[in-house]
Amino acid sequence: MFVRARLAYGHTLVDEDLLMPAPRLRFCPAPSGSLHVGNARAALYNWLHARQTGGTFVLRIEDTDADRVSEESYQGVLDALTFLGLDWDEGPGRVEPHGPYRQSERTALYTAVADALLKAGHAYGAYETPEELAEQRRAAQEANLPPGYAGGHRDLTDAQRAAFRSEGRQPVIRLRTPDEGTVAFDDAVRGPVEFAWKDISDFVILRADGSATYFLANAIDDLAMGITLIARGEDLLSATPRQLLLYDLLTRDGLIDGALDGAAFPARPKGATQPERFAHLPLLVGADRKPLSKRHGSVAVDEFRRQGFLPEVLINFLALCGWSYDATTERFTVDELVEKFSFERVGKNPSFFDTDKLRALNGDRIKELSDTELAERLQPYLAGEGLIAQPPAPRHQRLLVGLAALLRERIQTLAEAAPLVAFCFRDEVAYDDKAVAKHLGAATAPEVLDAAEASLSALGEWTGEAILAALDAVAGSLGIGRGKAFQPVRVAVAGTAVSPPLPETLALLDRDLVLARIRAAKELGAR
RNA sequence: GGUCCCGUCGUCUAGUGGCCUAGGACGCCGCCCUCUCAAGGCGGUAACGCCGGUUCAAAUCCGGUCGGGACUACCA
Repeated sequence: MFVRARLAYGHTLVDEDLLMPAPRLRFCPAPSGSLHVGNARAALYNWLHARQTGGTFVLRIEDTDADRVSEESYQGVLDALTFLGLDWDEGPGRVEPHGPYRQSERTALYTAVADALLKAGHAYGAYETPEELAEQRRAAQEANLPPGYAGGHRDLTDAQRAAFRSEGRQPVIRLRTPDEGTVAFDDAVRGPVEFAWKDISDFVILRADGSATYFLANAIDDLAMGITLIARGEDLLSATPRQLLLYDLLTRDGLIDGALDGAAFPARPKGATQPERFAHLPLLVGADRKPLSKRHGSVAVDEFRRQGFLPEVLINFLALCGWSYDATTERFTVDELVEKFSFERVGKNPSFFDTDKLRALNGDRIKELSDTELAERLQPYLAGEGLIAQPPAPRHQRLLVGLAALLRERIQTLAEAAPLVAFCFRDEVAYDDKAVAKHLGAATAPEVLDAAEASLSALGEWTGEAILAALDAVAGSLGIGRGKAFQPVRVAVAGTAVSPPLPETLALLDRDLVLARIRAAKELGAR
């Protein structure tokens, strides 16, 4: 932010070395399904840090694996991020100074880099078939040996290569990894991390069909886009050494810049070096402690949206999945998160995605909304049930605002509103058999309904208070309690034994409608 | 099997040697309130995986052990 501000004013040049450069972070989903809450959390943490530091948040689409990605899920990922309010500075639909930002459009670059790596002797073609590799893995497992690639085709002669080719084999390109020594890096959540090279076997950077793997494409693009801090799931922790090796090889002799230039892609940001900070986030798990997946129920952002969770609540909750601020604070606005978030306070243990807790937070947030805000947020959900049009008719709009006040304490998600108040919008009442039998079939029900009809039709003003007084008078004159008096009326009007508070709800409806339903209920009860 | 990581109430967590007979929140239970359902108020349940060691003092440090997880793909 500092850097930006100074440069924006365009005053005398500041010595850039004296300033912390603004970080560049990225979120790079593979569009092979809807946005998973675990990925959404990774996106959030990156976004929070970018916003906090005045850095740049880059969205890059990792669609190198043509078999698994789809245009539909690409759109879905964008929609989910937008719903959550995680706006990106660079990427699809925004500026693309180091673009394109979809890896499927960057394949020329990956091939160019792989070629250069091959020429420099850092990589080599390996001709084993997937079946042969599987067999080797199996054998290694059996012999209790490490199952990684043993480096069988590391030093093939030209003659051997030609022989494989004449068999019709297409090679994958593997990167040569060091045989000894260690790699170390500093992780903002895990502290210093070290791996031994002997445990890391030569890995594939180009598939037999010529497409780039994650390791290659991801490393190239992080370099090409000048990414400085990488925050992602812990499952990628062990991929880090391989990326570090790639960064090293690619920046060593200006290889990356040469390839960018050769393949006609934009140059790297000025002063870009290579990602230096990492933050590996604990996994999100289900109740069985296994990584969160479909069998745990809802895991996609758009499913939670459909169920009526508020985006700001999802953000709050996701932030809390693995991160805490102090002993007691757990409600945060987005702005507060931007201010308070830090990778240093991200925990190392896996986080259970507790839907009950999410519901509670959502309910709390709903209670804070004003009537009109709540009504507005409810609209799409009621419209989705066919209860109102969108935009709603003025009559429905007023009704909805009135109901919002009654609904507020009764729903934890927006989708829960529709079943509670459907009877206010529908012409036909959907009667619940059990409620009808119990309350309209009660001994006192007929006289209650008669008295209620009479006193409600005689009522001077149609307000909640007046209706309450009228119904109380009915109960009083019949010598019964409120419960016995209110329930038949409730079932008559709502069709069910559960509804928002009766007098207030009736006051929102047309008196004629209420009276008509009471009359209709008398016949129902008589049967 | 190998490499790495983790282990505080049912759950998420606070905790960096004395403030801890372990705090908060969700859940659960009870009571109050009450026209149904809620909401709200009050109260309660419940945890440092285990074993050793260091120390005047350990949830906190060390060792071991037992559990759990990630990775070990021509997925990302």
